[in-house]
Amino acid sequence: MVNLTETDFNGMEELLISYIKSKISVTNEELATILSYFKPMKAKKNELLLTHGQSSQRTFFVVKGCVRIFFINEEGQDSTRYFAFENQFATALVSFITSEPSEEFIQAVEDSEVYYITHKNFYQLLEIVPQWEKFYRIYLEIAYVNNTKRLMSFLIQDALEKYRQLLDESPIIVRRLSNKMVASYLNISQETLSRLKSKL
Amino acid sequence: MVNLTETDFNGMEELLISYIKSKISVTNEELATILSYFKPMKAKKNELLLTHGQSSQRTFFVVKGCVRIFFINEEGQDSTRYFAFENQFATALVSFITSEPSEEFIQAVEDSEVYYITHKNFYQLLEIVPQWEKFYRIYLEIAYVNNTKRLMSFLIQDALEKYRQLLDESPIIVRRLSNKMVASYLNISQETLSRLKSKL
DNA sequence: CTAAAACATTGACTTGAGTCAAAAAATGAA
DNA sequence: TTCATTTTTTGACTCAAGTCAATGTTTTAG
Repeated sequence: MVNLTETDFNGMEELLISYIKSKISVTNEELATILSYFKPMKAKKNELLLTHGQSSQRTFFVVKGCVRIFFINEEGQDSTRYFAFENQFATALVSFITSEPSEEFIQAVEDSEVYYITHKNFYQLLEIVPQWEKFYRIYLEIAYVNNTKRLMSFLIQDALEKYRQLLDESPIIVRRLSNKMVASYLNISQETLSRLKSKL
Repeated sequence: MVNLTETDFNGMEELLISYIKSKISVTNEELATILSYFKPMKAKKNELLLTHGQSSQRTFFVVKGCVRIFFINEEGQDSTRYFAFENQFATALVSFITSEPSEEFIQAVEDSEVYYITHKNFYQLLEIVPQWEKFYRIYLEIAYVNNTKRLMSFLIQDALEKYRQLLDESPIIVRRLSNKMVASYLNISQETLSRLKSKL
């Protein structure tokens, strides 16, 4: 069914391999099966990998660049829920789980190189590679913890506190991305962010 | 190791059994193993099942009554993240996953009857009952979807919209619980909630 | 290299929702 | 039932953060 040898595990793939191996122990054969389901692709800056209303058929692993997951309210303002940089997965998980059309978009924030696996193949892996169930469980655990901490931060912190915490915990977001993206992530207006920066 | 027959599956337990069976298929022996790890307990209204700073050693299944998961900000105001009524699980999941001390509290909102399983036993089940890994995965999926929808609602809805959605999607919360609890769940002040109600 | 577009800053004004305080209503224990 | 506690409502005031608008600054495409 799958015929992939060690020597095929080149370049970009190594990042994905070491990511998987850091989470679960798999035989070489299982690893080959897993990798055979992942396909590489490139995305230009601003390109949408998933648009609103589609159901989320893919989960992405970022090898180079950065993608974000965001959604848009009635007034047309966007809120970013998550940035995935190198060596991180990005999935519109709600849609991926429920199979309902996504309220979220996935977009390349920089020119990016990613791997993706389709929803169908992902769930097939759950059946045929026992350890994949554990991989997914760990992924869900991390995603849950991230989201819940984020939820709590929105409930109890004001704009300044959120910005300070971001500088403290994820300085890469501030260093590498535009004000607009940072404001979207903190869910404040660009003007407010600009004012915070001058206050600090 | 376990010696539990069908006839032991009485009363309260039936709710738990049918809940588990609705999520995964298990043999009677596996089911008996699972149930042997769950212990019943009662809690009076307002009693804390988990307090801040403890690490979350237990996950609870509500048979009767209602429990809530909440946390408290620096000014002493509480935000409720989740209400579990009959036939629902309640876990301070972040702490349960990370094994760090909980920033969340779990509290009985009404006189309640619950089952609990300890963290240690829960993870033991993951090892010895293969389907339990799937049960946990499904639990995490549901919890993730809930939390993320909640996060999005806080980001894009104002007080009135949040209240309307609650009436629409979880009227039981409004019908059965005090204003104070509802306000805590919507993360608005009691006064604001009171004003919303007169506007509707 | 240059023009156009996108992004960032600053000021003036507005507003949703919070706080504080006091009164009214509901709940509950003796 | 009754008195005390808790909960809910209403009014007056405050404030964090948003909007709109104008002006700089940076990025990008040709």
